Amino acid sequence: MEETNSLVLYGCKLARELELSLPNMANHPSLLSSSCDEIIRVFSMARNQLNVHESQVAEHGGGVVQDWLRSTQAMSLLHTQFSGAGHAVGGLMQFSDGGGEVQPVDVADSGGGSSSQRPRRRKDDMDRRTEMVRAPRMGNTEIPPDDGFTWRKYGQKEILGSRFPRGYYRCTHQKQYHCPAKKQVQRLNNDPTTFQVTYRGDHTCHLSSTAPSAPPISAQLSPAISIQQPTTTHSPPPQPISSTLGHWLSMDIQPMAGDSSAGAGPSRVRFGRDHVDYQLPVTDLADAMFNSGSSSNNSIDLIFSPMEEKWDAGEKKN
DNA sequence: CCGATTTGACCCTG
DNA sequence: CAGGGTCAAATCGG
Repeated sequence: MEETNSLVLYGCKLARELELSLPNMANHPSLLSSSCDEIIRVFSMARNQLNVHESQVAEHGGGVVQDWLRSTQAMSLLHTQFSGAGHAVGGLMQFSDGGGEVQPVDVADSGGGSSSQRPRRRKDDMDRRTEMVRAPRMGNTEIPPDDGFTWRKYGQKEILGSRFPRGYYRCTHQKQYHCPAKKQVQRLNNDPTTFQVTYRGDHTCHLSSTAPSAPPISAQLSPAISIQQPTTTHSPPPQPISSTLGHWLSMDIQPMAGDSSAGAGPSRVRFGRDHVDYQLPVTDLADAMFNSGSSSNNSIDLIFSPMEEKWDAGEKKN
């Protein structure tokens, strides 16, 4: 356990260093990429160890590990990492062992479901990817962050040991396109501003040439940059993207140059010219979209208005 | 009217 | 049997 802590702390340290050197890295994507790889590798190792630990202690308090991760040291450290320059807004925390790509982390295989719950596996259990999505400073923190897909809520349930109910969502196009994608949204006990979003199954709706969904860059890579689709407004231009899907899936988070039109997705505002500063405005942008509910008419106003106004607007229901 | 959300009941798994 | 996950009727809202 001590070793795991050290790993996590080391990972945080690396992330910190990366953060500090971000300005210098701006013109060296490959350097940045390798740094990210290293961080991912460290956290991945830590996670593997946690998995071992957790399976060992699952019977008596296996949730301790996750609790630790969610609060105390780890949380404050992570907050430090992800809130640099006061830009934690709508920030995203992802931990993954993906080979260099930023990918959602799979925590379901740890042998234990949510903290303090016994392991549970359904027969038809699909692949699960869990992401931590922060939604601070939002007018309405009840609203789970938009990740670019259109979801339909089909259930909500009080979960033992959780202060907040878990919401169950499925792809709006499940019927039309037999899209199996689902997600569960749960607010963390000790950090109500953070949503634990568990994705199950992949979106197939965007694979259809007639499907309304844009390529899943957001869900696959980062909800924080999923600004292209207000939750209930859809029907971007359909597109046959079977060949481009791989591109979307494997795409690094890179400078957005030319990206605003990539995939023929819905129009996207392009911020900045490098990957250093694109995310921060974008996260604000995402907030604006969240706050604006499903109406996209006033998004621009929200986006370009002072934050306070955005929050005020966010309080209103659109 | 139609689609989304809510919510209690039911199902399934461990 | 407990508890997570899903269904489906009722309700809401544009």
